Amino acid sequence: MKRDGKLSGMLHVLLHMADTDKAVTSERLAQMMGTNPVVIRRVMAGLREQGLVQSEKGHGGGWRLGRPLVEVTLAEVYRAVGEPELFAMGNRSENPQCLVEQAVNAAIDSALSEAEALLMQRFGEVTLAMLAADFQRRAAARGYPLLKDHPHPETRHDPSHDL
Amino acid sequence: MKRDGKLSGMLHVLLHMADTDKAVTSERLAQMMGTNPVVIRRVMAGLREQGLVQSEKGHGGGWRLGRPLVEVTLAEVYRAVGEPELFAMGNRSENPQCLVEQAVNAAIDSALSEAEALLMQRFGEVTLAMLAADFQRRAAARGYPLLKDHPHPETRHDPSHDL
DNA sequence: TTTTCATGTAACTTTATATGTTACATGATT
DNA sequence: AATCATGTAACATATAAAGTTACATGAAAA
Repeated sequence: MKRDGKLSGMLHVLLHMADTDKAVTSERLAQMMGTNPVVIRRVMAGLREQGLVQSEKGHGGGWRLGRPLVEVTLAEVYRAVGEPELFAMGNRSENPQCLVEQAVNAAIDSALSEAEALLMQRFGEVTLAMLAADFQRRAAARGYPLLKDHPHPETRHDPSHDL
Repeated sequence: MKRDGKLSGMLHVLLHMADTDKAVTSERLAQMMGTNPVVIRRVMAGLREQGLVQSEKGHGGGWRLGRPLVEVTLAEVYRAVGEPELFAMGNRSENPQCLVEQAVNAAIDSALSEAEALLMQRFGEVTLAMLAADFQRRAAARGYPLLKDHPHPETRHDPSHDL
């Protein structure tokens, strides 16, 4: 299985959207992420349904944040992107007739469930505002102490991110 | 990504091997698992390297357990099958230049690391003997109270498991 | 009102990875 | 020497995520 990058990608996109008040097009977001605008629209559609972002068609259109960063947790974004499968390992078959396999499944499922609960709890404790603050710390550490005066271009170390 | 079933599959195989003192061929194990003998050999090779099983060529050959069930934990089997990736989600890129992506990766990795630690701890607490005991309970509950007198055929509810 | 820009979405293609298959070599037992 | 079983490389298939193409819809600008 390829690893799912929707949560990671959307968090990245949401934080970049917070840099500006203007609507950002799928085209620009796709350039930042090194992907295709259609992929952005496809995944952002889920965020829009949850009210995390808003979209506008036509000239000057694009995407805007629907809620302040401090109100959005990683868990909400995870749900908004469709709650993709968390684990890369699983049972060979659900509801097996074989009692041995039932016992094996129960043991693995129990451990996975605990891990999933912990993971979702952690995701629920982290807001986008915390990620933005961590970004600010990293930028300051890299020598951009006046970040608030230079909120955007100076923070682009990857050319593909230029807006 | 397809989900990895090597841990689940090998646990299943190991418990079935405990049913008998005789060597069990890859052919029989493959029939039980609904897979191919070469797949069995390929994955069992890892278990053999860790001493969890032994193999014998030629007539009467096949696979035998290398250690008592009580001494083997799920964590050991997981390691023996090559420590396959646990999570189906991940970062879009490791070592990104973008500080935003670095912050996102750090947050996700932190949560995943905690979940992984918990999962591995749980795997380390469960032995194959515990799974075998759970199997016995399930068999008894299904109306096989004299399981020890009828250790094998009566526990096969899936025809593909007949040895 | 026509052109342009941007989203919305279905259908299809590509890519990555786990699993399955074929073929043949090696070694042990009969 | 024939048979049985593992050992393993090479190749094929299946599945799911991501990427792409094509075209429709709606909004702003010319």
